[in-house]
Amino acid sequence: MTASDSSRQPASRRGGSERAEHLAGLIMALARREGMKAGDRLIEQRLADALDLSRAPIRLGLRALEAAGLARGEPHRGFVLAKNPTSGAAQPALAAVRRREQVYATIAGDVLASRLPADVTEAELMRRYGLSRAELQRLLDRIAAEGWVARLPGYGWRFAETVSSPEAHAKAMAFRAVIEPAAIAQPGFALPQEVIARLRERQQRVFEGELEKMTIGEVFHSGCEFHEEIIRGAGNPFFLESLRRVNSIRRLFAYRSFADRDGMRRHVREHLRLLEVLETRRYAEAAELMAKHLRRPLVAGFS
Amino acid sequence: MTASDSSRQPASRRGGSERAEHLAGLIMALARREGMKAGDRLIEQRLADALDLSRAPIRLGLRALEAAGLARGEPHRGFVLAKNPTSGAAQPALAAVRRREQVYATIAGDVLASRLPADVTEAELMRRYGLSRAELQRLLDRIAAEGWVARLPGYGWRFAETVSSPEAHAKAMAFRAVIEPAAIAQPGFALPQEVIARLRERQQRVFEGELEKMTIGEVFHSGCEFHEEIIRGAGNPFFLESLRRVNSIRRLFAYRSFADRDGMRRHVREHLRLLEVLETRRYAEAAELMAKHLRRPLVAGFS
DNA sequence: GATTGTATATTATTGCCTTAAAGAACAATC
DNA sequence: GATTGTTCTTTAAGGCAATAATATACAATC
Repeated sequence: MTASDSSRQPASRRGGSERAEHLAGLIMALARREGMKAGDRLIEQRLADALDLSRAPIRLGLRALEAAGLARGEPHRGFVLAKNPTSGAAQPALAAVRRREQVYATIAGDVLASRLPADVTEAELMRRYGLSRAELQRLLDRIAAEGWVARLPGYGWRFAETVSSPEAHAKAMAFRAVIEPAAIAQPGFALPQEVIARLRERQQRVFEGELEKMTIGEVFHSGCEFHEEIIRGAGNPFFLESLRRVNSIRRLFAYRSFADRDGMRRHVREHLRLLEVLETRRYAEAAELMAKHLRRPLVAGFS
Repeated sequence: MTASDSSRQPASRRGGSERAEHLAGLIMALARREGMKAGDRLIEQRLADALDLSRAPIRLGLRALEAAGLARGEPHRGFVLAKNPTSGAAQPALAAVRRREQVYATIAGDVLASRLPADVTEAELMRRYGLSRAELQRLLDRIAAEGWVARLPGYGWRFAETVSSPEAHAKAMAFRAVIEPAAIAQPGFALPQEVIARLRERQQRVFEGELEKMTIGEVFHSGCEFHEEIIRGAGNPFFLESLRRVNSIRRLFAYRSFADRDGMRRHVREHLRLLEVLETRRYAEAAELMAKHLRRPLVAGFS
């Protein structure tokens, strides 16, 4: 292992602080989700709250954005978006976030394709993916939190069968088809008017054109957010948590699905329809609709 | 923090290897679950497989058991249980496992009672519970895997509202009341005959007297195992996983519940009845029964 | 043929130290 | 009065060396 040491270097030495660029990407992705436009102010505290950070890292990100020409800053006046987050210019910043995900995606792919044994030692993974112990541990902790790997009592980790099974996708949908309608049908289910409004605004925006500019990952993310907001209405965190978990695993094979823009369009229309029914508090009907919605999955085929 | 350093010492220095005693406890607890009696052989590889370890740590545990007088070993003939695992003599070994859980239980209690803020730094927790960073990290990783704490993007961790809410227990049951019957009603649900037999054997044993000797923790554990085995029959790991998760959180407030032996007895009887219906493959009826079973919770009140 | 005994190789933990990252408080500015 | 600029404190990550724990392979025994 001594040979590979020289190929690694502290993150801070590589061009312009990797962390800052990552933060810049997070901010840009947020701006995109929020539908911000060029000229909008980027208020530090607001960003910090949204990303669960303090202002210090946010500033780093903002300065990196400025360096990339995506934001403009005036002394004592803060930063302003220089480009539309949906424009081509914003792509590199967003890609920086994705790059960080590379190893994660590789591992996910290897597990999905059963190129990795179910039980592996950390040492094996370090060798295989060229990671330091610290890097690997971060990764494993994250994956463990997502629920598709777990520490063994002795040495090593075990990947969940959940992921590698070929019918995993169908099973995930079957599970959702149970919990989501049931959540809506729970006594006490309620969705505040403003949540409905926000969801509608977002789905509307996607429906009216933004869809074409979105990556598969973003479409997927937006869909998850929609469903998670709705299930939250049951006021029962167990429903929300279990959906989150399923979604974090579904995301793994989302990469493999092809882009069926027409299907997505219909999908979003169904979301809008669902919101109408929810707005008038016809929850039984909404649950029914949700069940139907989930029975016709957006992402159909993958290798 | 320099002052407290001297008060801590490596685990291996304390009386007779803490790890070995822990392993002994694990073996004893397993023997208990399996309904083993004095005189039964303790086969190393079998234990190793059951506990997901290799033979090396198992031997440590066995030798610790021997030192405690709970097992007898002959050269080249392996170990044999010296006492019934349900007898009083076995208690200290089992307690060793529980002792290890102490900090965990304390934290759980503090979170449940909202004595801890939702967001905490590791440093704060280390100070509060007198743990080294490594110890704390292990603990946090485990709790994170159970899903009631998550790492924040910056420094610190956030406890899930799931746990601290006073209605958490009711919400957990509401969730179970959705997924468990639904799992049984899934097309393709099936429970192998031998699984049914094993479950029945175990519930029967509990019903016929063993109940009195069991701790609350064990009763709870046994119940979880029963339900998890059944939900596994759906062949959909998402159902199983989400139930596991709910159960690991339910366990937190199980400590607080009082022992209602009569209620437990009725509970176990319902389990047996459920098995009968499942055996004849009347799954719709079984789902119905399960729903009813879950609507009348075993653990009713806690402070 | 299954199980135990033993030796050896591999793997991971722990503590320590240095450095980077994040948070918090308050002043300055619009 | 909200927001940014600045400074200072706290917190945690990362790398390294020593040590403990686990796994593995094969021989010995029942």
